[in-house]
Amino acid sequence: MARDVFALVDCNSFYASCEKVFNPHLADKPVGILSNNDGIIVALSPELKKLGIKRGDAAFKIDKQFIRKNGIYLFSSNYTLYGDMSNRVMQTLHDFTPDIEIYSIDEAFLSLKGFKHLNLTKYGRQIKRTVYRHTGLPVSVGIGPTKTLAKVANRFAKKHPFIEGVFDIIDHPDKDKILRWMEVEHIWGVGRQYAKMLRRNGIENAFQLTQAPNKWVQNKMTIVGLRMVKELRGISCINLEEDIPPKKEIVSSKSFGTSVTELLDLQEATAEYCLRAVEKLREENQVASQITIFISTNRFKNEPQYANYASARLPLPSAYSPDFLHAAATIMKKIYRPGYNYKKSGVMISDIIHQSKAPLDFFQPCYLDDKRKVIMDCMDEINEKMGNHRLTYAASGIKKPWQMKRQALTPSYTTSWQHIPVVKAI
DNA sequence: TCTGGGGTCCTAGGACCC
DNA sequence: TCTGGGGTCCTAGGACCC
Repeated sequence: MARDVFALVDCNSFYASCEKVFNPHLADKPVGILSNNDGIIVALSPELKKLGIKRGDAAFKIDKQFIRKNGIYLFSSNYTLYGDMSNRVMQTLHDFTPDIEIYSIDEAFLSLKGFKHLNLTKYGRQIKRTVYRHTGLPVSVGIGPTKTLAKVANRFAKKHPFIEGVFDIIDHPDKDKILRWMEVEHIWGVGRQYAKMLRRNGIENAFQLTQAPNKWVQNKMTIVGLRMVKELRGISCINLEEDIPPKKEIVSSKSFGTSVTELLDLQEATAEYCLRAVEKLREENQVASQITIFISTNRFKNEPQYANYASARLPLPSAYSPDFLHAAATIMKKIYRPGYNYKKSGVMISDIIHQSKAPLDFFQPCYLDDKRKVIMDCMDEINEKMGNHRLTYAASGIKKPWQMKRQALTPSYTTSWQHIPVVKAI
C-alpha cells in the first residue's frame, strides 16, 4: 500500500486578508477583525500581530490613541464575504486533487497520495500561486505523511519567511530538528490544559512527546492524544474525511448588543436564534426532536449572576419552525427569573436524524406529510431569493433592543449587487 | 458603554435491568 | 454478621478544534 501524503493548505490571516483583497490600500496596514458585537479581536493581519495585539483581546481595551498612532483598521466580521471567499479558495483547490477535506472556513487537507512522482514542494508552490491568482488570498502549504505532520509543516512554513510559504517535511533530512522546534502548545490536538500538563512533566516540544510511552500518553490524554502522538511519529491514523458528516447538534446563540431584563425580550431574541437553528436543520434535510434553551447574565460584570438551561422534547421529529418557537417560549418562561440583567441566550437543537428516517405516527401527521413542510420550503425559497430574513415570524420581535452591534461592517463585495465594487475610468 | 460563536469526541459515573 | 455482578444506556463535564 502506498504511503499517505497530505497537504494542509491554510489561508494566512484569512478574515483580515479577505478585507485587504477589496481594499488594496490596506495591503501593508495593521488590520483586525472583530467578533459579534464588535467584542474581541478574532483575526489579525501580520502587521497587527507585530504591534503586540493578540487574538482574543477585548476591542474596547485597545487604547484609542494607540489605534490612531499606528494606523490600525478594525472591522466588524463580515461572514457573508468570508464564506464566499472560502468557497472560491476551495473550488480552486479541487482542481489540484479530487481528494480534499474542507476542514474549516480557511483550511483544507488534500491527499497527494498518487502524486509522489512529482516534486511536491513545486506542486505546493503551484497551488499557492494559483489560489492567489484566483482569489487574491495568500496561503501556506504544509506537506507531510500524516495530517498532524502536515500541520507541523504548515506552521514551519508560516514561521520561516525564507521558505516562502510551502514546506514538505517528508524528505527533510532532519525531521527531529523540526519536531524539536515545535513547542507542545502549537501541536494540533494539544490545547491549554494538555500543554500545561505536558510541561509539568518535562515535555516541551513535539520531539519529546514522540518519545513518551504509549501507555502514559493514553492515560493522560485519552486515545485521541495517543493517535496524535502516533501521527507525530509518522504513522497515519487520521483519515481524510471527504464527505461532510451530518450535524449531531446545532447551536445558535449570541450575546445581546445591550443587556435585557424582560421575559418578552429574552423570548424574542431567543426566537430569532431558534429560527436560524431550525433553518440550518432544514438546509441539511434533517429533523430533530430535542430543544434546549440557555440564558445567562454578563459574567464580566460585578452584579448578581444567574445562568440556567432546560430542554423539551417534541412529540415527533420536526423541522417546522413554529414547533420549536413554541417549545422555546415555554422553556424560557420556566427558566426566566426577574431581576437580572441578561446578556446572552441560546438554542441548541439535538437528537437530529435525516428526514427520510423520521418515524411515522399512526395518529398524527408527521412533518414531511403535511402542509408544514410545504410552508417551510416556500419560506426558505423566498428568503434565499429576496435576501436574508425578509420573511420571518413576529415571535422574533420588531424593535429588537438586544440586536448585536456591528459598527464597522464592510460591504458584501461578492454576494450583493448593491455592494459590488465599482471600477472607475479616469 | 464595550469581553464571540459553533462544533466534536471521550470518559466517568449513575440509573436501571436481569 | 452477612449485603452480587455484569451489561447497557444516558448525561455531564472536560478536553479539543476553528
